[in-house]
Amino acid sequence: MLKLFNTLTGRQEVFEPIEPNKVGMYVCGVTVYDYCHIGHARSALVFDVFRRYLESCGYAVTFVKNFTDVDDKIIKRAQEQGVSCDAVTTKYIRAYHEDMGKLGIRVATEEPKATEHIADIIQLTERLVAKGLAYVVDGDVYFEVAKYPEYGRLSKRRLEDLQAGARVDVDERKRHPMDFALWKSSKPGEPAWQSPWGPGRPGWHIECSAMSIRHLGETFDIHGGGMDLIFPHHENEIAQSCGSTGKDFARYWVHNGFVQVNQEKMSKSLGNFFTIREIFEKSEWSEEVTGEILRYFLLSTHYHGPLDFSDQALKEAKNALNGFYDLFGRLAEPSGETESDQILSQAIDRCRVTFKAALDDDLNTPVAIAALQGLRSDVNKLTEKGLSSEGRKKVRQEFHVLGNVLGLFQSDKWQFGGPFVAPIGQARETDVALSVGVKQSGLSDSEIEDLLRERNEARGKKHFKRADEIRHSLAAHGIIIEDKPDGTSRWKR
RNA sequence: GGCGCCGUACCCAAGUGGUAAGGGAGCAGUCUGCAAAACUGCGAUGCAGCGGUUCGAACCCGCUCGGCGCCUCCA
Repeated sequence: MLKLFNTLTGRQEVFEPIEPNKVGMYVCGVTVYDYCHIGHARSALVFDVFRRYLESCGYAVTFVKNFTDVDDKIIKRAQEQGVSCDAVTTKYIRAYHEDMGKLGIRVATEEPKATEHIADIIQLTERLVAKGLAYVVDGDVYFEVAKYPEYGRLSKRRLEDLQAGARVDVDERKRHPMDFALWKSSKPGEPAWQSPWGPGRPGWHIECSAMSIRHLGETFDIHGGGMDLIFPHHENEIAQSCGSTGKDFARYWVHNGFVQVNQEKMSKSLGNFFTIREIFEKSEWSEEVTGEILRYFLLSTHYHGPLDFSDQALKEAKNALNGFYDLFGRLAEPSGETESDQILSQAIDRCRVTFKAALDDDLNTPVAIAALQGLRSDVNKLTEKGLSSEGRKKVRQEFHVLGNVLGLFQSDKWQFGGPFVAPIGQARETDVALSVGVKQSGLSDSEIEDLLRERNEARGKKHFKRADEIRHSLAAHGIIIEDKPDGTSRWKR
């Protein structure tokens, strides 16, 4: 039974979908005027895991994530670069998919764009004007917050408090400083659509109301996004949507915490952000490995709390992951021993139970990961005592299935650290795996394997001095050799 | 000024009334030609500090100190 922390009520609540076995979930995506940073990645990843977990619980999930593709910042960026807004948004939508794809974040069921929903936006705005909740001034349309008594419910703010703190220039034409634009008349050269109030473009908040209602209906289950969207964005969405439809809007509001750097929020204005592609470019690990490191790192803290980004944190994630992949490597090796086979399923069951309980508890991914660590520890002991090939395969499959919810352990090419080296003279069966887990620079795989062959020949002749020379020279390149009892070796970086 | 969050071992991080999960790093040992991996053992009598409530508190209440977020575009 899944429990969620609902920002609307400030409490953890049992999740009950409107329709049994179905979930409609809307998450605010990004404004596409620049590359995404690791904070965007966290938000995207958290809701990707929400979606995966709901699916693994048997729900049919309709997951909608929008792109804001009309906005002041986009217009500004297009003017700076002397290109069309369309060129800007196309470029960064593609970049979004590239970056998030590297993190294993799945494409949503629907990924609507604001510009594809202008008719819906106009219709929604018209209804608000007709109901007297919005007013028109010189081609602009504003939502009148004073007409909506529930305003402030989500963010737990009162209009009076907001007024006291407001330090923005107040548009004299607005009836209340907190009134916000549903529709903006356009200046020459800006993107514009025809509307009952003249040519213009949508305000920021209305698009999400329009798109969520269009794709999920007037009332739906879950609405998510970063904590910084609670006010004013989500507050305004609620006001517009409920004001217009007279019905409840989203029932559960879920917000993820920030990625920080040195205890401070990562943000563009502070200049302390790292883009996703920058991290991949700087990584000494392959793309696949880097993606999994980031995923592990981002899920190692509960989604609601802050998360401090640092090189050390990534290094720790890599080390933790090494433990799993070292085990997977051993699980791929054949074994005729069966001592532990009978108690294997107990260990697996134990892990399943704690894993599910953790995610049921408001998607507690750190505890879920701890459950997987527990299984790793158990299986290490079992393999030591003797686990058959079948048992090894079974438990690797279990890691695959459970890991899938978090997007971890999905590579069938198990060599996270490096490829397995076949005994001398035997065919190299593992060539398919060579691209995995390899640092982006350094010795090539064939160079390493040649040296390893030479070393194993030396070892066979008890020429340990030469063998150690090779070990040390490979170590200088960051290559670690593991000798197995049968005289063969494997290596990793 | 208003609203809210956080402070748990060297680092990361769960736990929100019943006596401190898990990971990383470190140290010692077993194994190993060496090494790595794995295994075994060690590590907070205490959860920012001080009071209070309770049979019992990291968890509840109050105060203090320190850090942060939102109120303005922001994942």
